[in-house]
Amino acid sequence: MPKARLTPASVTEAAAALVDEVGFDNLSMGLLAERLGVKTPSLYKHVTSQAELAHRIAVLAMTEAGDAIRDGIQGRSGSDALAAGAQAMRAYVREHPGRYAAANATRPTGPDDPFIPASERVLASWAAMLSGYGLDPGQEIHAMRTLRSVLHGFATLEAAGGFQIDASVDESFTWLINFIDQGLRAGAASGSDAVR
Amino acid sequence: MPKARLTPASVTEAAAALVDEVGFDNLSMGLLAERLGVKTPSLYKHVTSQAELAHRIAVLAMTEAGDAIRDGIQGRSGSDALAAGAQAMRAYVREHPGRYAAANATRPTGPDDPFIPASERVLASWAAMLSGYGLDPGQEIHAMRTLRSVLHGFATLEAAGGFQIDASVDESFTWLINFIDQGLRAGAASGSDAVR
DNA sequence: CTTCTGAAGCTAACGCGGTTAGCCTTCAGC
DNA sequence: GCTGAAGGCTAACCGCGTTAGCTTCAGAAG
Repeated sequence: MPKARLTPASVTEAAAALVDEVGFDNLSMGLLAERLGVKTPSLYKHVTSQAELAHRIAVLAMTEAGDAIRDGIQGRSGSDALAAGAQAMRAYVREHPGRYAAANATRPTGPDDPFIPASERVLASWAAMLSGYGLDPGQEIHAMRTLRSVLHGFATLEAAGGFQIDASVDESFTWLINFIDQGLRAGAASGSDAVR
Repeated sequence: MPKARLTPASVTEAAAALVDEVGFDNLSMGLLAERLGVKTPSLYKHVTSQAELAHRIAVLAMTEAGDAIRDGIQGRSGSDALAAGAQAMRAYVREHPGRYAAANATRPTGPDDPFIPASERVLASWAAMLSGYGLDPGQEIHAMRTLRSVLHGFATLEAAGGFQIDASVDESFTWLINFIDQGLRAGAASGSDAVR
């Protein structure tokens, strides 16, 4: 093999760093090539298309986010696990808004798409965390969807600059976590009463 | 004035219908022109650019969504208002995913952008609804942000096909509404205890 | 009824960005 | 040293947004 300056992985990593800077929508092959000190067409020796590149960023992001969330939850349970996992996710999105946008923009390309196990790992972490609340089994799926909705919604709204008022966003997020925690504990206590 | 087949408003309306069909990302001037029985450059007699067109769709969407939410909340209070408002918003996003995507993609272009009052109307409706819960004033902003996060998160995840498992999404949404309702009522009862 | 005007359509053409084709250089392994 | 492929480059293609400039026709003005 001749000199291996660039590889698919290194191009993906550079592209991920780039989208975090300039925004996922502003990703362009020309800009990426410039960053890598290379002419645009050369990138096609390592990636087949911009779409594939975006997909690689998405897989990377989902994997990294999954690691962060797992590490946050690891060794904790109940309220602590919820708080640590949620904070880990929010921190990841704040630090890597472009990657997160890439992950949201992508669809699995097929049954053996590595994006699928990567996102399943995230879901598994949340499920493990939720199981600590001892919810009624029939409610777990709803709790999971509600949890995903709040966290995803908060993260995207924050990334989009959706929280204008000058009240502390950090404070709002801890309030949100507390709100969810209390609801989950009440749900666990009252069983399926919570639904009707 | 000569024959007025197309107007800025009619072009915007057609574009809005188009993005709901093909997705906001797939909006193109060529496709829109074809739908309107016109050649692409002719559109520029009515809109200055594709970016401006997207922005017009966003304003339209925010206005329509604001109307739907207000109508849902109107005449109700407490749990009923929350449920009706939330259902109205979800219904709007399901029926108009492209418009909703346009609204999320846009940024105010300046201080007199009509998008600003349109989104403020939405926020005002939610604020009116929340006031029925009699929360501690210091908590209202956090409750508002939490509410926006869940609803926005759920709507976007659903639109993106993020809920894979074959459990009823409708049921999850009513569960979510109930979850929020109970949390808000508990927060009202316990005052600022909920935050710490 | 004719003439004038301008809005709204059209064709031609530009520019940018993604992509492909094909050439050239370089180095790993024989 | 030879060879072959990896990885870079230039040139060129293509689609899409956009602009320039011509044409047409509805309605106002005389």
